Amino acid sequence: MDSHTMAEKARKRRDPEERRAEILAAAFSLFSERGFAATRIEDIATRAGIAKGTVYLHFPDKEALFTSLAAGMASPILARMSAMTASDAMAPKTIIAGLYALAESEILGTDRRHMLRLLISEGQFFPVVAEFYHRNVLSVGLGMLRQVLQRAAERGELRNPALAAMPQLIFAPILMSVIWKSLFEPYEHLDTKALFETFLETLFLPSEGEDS
Amino acid sequence: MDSHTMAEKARKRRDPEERRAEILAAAFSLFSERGFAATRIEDIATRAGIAKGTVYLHFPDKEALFTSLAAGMASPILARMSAMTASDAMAPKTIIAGLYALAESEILGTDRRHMLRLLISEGQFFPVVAEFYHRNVLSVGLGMLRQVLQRAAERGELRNPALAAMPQLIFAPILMSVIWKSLFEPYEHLDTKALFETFLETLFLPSEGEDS
Amino acid sequence: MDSHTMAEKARKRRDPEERRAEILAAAFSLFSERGFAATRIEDIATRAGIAKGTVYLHFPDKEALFTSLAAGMASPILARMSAMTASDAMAPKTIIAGLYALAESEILGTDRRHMLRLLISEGQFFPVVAEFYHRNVLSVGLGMLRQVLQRAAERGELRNPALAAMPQLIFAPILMSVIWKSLFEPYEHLDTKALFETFLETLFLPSEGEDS
Amino acid sequence: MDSHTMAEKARKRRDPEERRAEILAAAFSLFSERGFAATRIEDIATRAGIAKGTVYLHFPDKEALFTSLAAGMASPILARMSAMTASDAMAPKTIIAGLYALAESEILGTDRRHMLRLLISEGQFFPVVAEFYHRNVLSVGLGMLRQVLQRAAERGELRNPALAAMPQLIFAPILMSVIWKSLFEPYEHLDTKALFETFLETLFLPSEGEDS
DNA sequence: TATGAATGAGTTTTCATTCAT
DNA sequence: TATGAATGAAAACTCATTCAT
Repeated sequence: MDSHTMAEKARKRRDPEERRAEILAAAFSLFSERGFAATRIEDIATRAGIAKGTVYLHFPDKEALFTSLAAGMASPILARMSAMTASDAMAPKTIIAGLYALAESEILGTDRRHMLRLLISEGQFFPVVAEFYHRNVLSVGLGMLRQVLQRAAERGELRNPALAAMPQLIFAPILMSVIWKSLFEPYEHLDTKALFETFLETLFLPSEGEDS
Repeated sequence: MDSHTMAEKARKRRDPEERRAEILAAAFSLFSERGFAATRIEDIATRAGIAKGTVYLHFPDKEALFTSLAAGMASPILARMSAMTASDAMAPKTIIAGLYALAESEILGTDRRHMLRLLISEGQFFPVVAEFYHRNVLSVGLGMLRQVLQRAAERGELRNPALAAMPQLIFAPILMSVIWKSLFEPYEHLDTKALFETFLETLFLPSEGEDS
Repeated sequence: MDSHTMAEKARKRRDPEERRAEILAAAFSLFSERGFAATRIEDIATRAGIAKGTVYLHFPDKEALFTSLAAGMASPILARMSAMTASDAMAPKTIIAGLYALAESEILGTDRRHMLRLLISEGQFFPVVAEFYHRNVLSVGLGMLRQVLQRAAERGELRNPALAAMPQLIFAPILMSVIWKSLFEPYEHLDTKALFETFLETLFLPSEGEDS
Repeated sequence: MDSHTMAEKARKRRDPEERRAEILAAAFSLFSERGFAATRIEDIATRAGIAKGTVYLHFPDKEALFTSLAAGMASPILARMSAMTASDAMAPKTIIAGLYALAESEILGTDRRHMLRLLISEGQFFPVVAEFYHRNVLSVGLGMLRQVLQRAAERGELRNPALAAMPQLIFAPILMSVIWKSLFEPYEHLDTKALFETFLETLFLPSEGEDS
């Protein structure tokens, strides 16, 4: 069995899980580039290096491709967030700062930001996806934030303790950045690092020993 | 030409501007409901009470319909914003509060919120629109906000004076609200009034004579 | 307006009813030749001298084409039968003989026999069609036959009076002939005239003054 | 090679003839239910408990499946008919009565009636099948009937001796019944026993010692 | 201007058949 | 032999756009 044979094998008869992942990766990049409606199944197949029909061996239809993608996107981010907020030892401000750093490196700095835009765009027409995200991502994420903000409020670290009741506000600048990057970055650069930093300093009082 | 004939004409040959406006209104409601791709020209025509072909007498193609719509949306909002921030007499906090009130009553509370979502969704694929908005809406709006925030900073009213350099943050909760309403409102209500209030109190120090 | 212009006109913008009829005619000939499944909408369009999409302006889908065709087929035959059996003046044997003559000239001798075969073949998968035929053709036709046979029985003209209770038997040789012509005629000719004549003489006693 | 291995083998490598028969049985039931075009090879394989590709080890293509099936159906029926008409000892009326009883119990009362309908439906598009049936079933069957009817005519038992020249008429009510059962039975029951009985009494004079 | 019938390119989805394992 | 993943030709149906009236 020489390497040629192996390469051949690599093209045919992949492990189903791998194949599925390849298709999802192709779909991801195309949906990101062009949006859901403008992406043809055939393009996805081509980008995945397979034939059109093969896509249908793994996904019943185009919608399933989108919903699988959306669902698959969530867990890694959630896991990170969870890991981050779990430790009571960390100061709330540090946790939120970490969240923004995560958003920058894992979403805004990667193709995943396209996916987030896609969820914003198409979510409304895929109630399954919206509900999934609300239940599995937002509820969980907001719950974690609420705890962190609550702790911060109790420790007197928040400029406005009422923030603990509105954890959605924490997400607002992330969404804003995603949208800005998608639409306006070519015309005007947005310094998200500075944006998050400014926002953080608006939410939290300066730590002791910190210069304002 | 008797009155009957005139009545006929009246139904047929409308004032072109009015016709155009009717078509745009129909397009607006359908794009809002279903998105750009899922809206058929024929549906727009039907809703406008005219024939399919007539749409093409007023707009060269489907894209033009969208871009015209997008451009047309901007001016009224801009005018309001402009009127509001113009007066140096008003306190910055009052101005921003007014902006949020405007967002609530004129965007979130109306079908216009769908259009904003549509701009977020489709804008990327319509660079003309994105550029138009950046030049005519964002630049102007952010410029005005920067001035207001600058003034607030000078008057010592901001919790974090650095905010003046990041006027985009002012928009963030509005975008967040639009997205939330579109996707998650059926699953969990968002109290935007409280959201904006909380955000406002986070940005600004309490006015004198105000209870914290 | 010269004849060229008229010919042009003839190709475009036909009277909708005429167009519909042309499409049905094309569908009829193709379904007859190839069966329902093997006929492509595009072929129907081509044969009707129009574009694929035009078919869909007149019929919502392929099934509707078939059901319309089936429904449309029925009425002329029914009218003929009705006219024939209506007159009490005619002798029952003459009426049935006329029915077979009609079957020969109007069904077996024309393309309509293909349609009858088609109904036999596909009817099961189009319950709408089967029900339509049962209600509007069979019930009516069998009712008429029952009356005629009843009258014949009362007049002592039937070899077996019990026939009046089984009018379906009258149709049996027609169906048999249609099937034979479709499948076996190339291998062995069936003389339907003789077949019907023989059957008729089997059902009825010889008229007076007739040689057996 | 222990018994376990043998059991494995037994499940995998069946006797080819048995395998073939299983596939045909599966094809039969599916063609009957859905028709030729609407039956997928994969469904046949599944119902036969094998993989799709295996079907192709036994039959070159879908058509071959149908023609094999059609050919295979013929012989048992033919054998029965043959056995029945062979005995000169039996009265012609009894023989024909037996034929109808056979048709009722072996065709109309079983799934085979679907197959007969299928032959009627699809036969035209499978000349091989039509020719096979004409040569091996019809010619033979009609020949036998012709003899029986000839004998009946000579014995003066037929109402109309000319029937001997039109043995196809004997089949007519069977075909009629198959078609009725397929299409109209849900809307109106057909009593085939009575139908055949009535037809028989129409063909034959009452036997002596029989009440009319 | 207004109409809406007509067009046909474009897209999704299916399924008979092949072939590497 | 047996498998079932892979293929890609084929077909139904859609809809932006055109154009004769």
